[in-house]
Amino acid sequence: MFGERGAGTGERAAPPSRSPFPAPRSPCWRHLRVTTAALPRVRFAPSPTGYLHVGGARTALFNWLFARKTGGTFILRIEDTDKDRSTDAHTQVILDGLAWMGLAWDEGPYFQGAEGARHRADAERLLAAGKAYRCFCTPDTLDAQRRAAEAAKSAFRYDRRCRGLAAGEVERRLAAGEPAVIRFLMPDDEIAWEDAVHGRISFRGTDLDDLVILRSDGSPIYNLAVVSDDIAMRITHVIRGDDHISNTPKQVALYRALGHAPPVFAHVPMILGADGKKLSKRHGATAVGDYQDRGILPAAMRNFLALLGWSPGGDREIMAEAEMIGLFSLEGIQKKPAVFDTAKLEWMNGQYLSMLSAGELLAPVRRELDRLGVDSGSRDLGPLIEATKARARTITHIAEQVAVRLDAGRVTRDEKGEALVRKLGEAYAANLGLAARELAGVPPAEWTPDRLIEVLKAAAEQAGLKLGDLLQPVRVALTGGTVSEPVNELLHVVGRDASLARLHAAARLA
RNA sequence: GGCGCUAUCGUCUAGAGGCCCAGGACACAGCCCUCUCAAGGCUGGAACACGGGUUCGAAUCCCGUUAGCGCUACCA
Repeated sequence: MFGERGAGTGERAAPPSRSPFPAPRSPCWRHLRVTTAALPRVRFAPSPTGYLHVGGARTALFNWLFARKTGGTFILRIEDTDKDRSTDAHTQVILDGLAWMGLAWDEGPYFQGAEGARHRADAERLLAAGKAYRCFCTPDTLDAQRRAAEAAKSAFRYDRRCRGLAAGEVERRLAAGEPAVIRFLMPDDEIAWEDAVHGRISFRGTDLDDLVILRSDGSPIYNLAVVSDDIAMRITHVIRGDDHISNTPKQVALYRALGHAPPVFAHVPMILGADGKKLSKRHGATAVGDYQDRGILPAAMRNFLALLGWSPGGDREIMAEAEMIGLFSLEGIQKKPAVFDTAKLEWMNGQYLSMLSAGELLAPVRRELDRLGVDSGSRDLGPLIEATKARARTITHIAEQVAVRLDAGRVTRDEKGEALVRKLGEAYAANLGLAARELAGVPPAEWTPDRLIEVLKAAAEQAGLKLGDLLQPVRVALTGGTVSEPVNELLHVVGRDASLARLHAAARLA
């Protein structure tokens, strides 16, 4: 009936997945057995037209949390019906982002683009039942009408001029090759549903348009594809962003026309930038990959995102995965949009950092060092991480500090460092010289934090110096900055020879 | 323009008629600790958008106003 030229309807192979999850047992959801009918089935359905946005990640998280809480199934479906903008690379980024967040899906990924035949069949079923009709109006005429309506400051609704076309004329124009879409005949009734987060929401059918459900090339439009797929996948709860609220009445109408009960809808609030506008590129990092690169831990990201728009009630903030699952409920989801606060994310990341041992941080820090181009060689990074993690809020921050301790070439004096050198004047080099002399007298075997602080304190006392005036220059000489772990630990971690070398070099330069 | 959603400290939120002249967290300021910073402890400033109802009593219920946001495609 429709030509095979619908480019978006061909089967498409899943891109090679580097995700740690097992491949789906069944290549197509049509073959799934009805064995868990009573348990919830939820899905995350991103379109691979960009990176995994934090808003999308949070939607995925809520779906995942809900599935884990209820013993239900979390399904991943890639909505790639917009073939112009969808790419396999984007799909892979989404898969990787989900895997990084630790959100394992139970089924999928399924590809919407592979289901074109069913979408078309559903559209034609509606057509046959008189619940949809063919429309020959061209995009150009429609555009003109829309613009006219806009200019007249009135609402545009398709005027249904093709609805009354005689069957014969439709056949004739189709046979002549005239392009036609299929439009859904929107009923006039009230359309309402009990939203799990907002309560009852209702629309009047008369305010809704006769939406196109099948393009002239035979490919489905979003609202049809979603409903068709959600029915086929037996989705019980649709948890998605608030921006879909106005799509929901259209979809509910489609469910009714298709003879299926709609699922439970739960519309979660948007995530905004600091200026109260929808989070977007100009707010800086919006992709989960950006946060991965910034050295945010997956667990912290998960915890932070969970608390954006959801609250377990009471004062709970830091929650282990199991607690979060146990506490999760749709009722706890907020109605109003939430502003993404990077400062709080970093604070939370710091909390997670402090809960992890140096050993557990080894792999991510090494990865970050590689990224920074630091050759950590065979050095035992444990003590270095231990020394720096208390003051760091991100993995990246730890790696930078480890790098400074590892490689004298990474030492650059920051503003505060410069200020200290200026303030001390000649005393800077003099005090460094004193420290270097005293420290040089400590044999390698005694180069321990305890011994070092003893020596330094004695030296300061003997010279009549405030301890800080002796130690701060050492700190600046070793790290370039005025902030670090206690100086004796810093000396220990940098090592005797390297420390002495840095001290001498700094004293000469000053 | 139409339709819809939303409204508690700067931010994330607790609060489901009296427990609230509103609690916690981030951020901010001060103090303690201290060689610096972080952490930790203590302290402080900081909010129920506005106007009407309902009620003995409202942040909580109802109505209106205002503001913000979303949708209004042969995008998803």
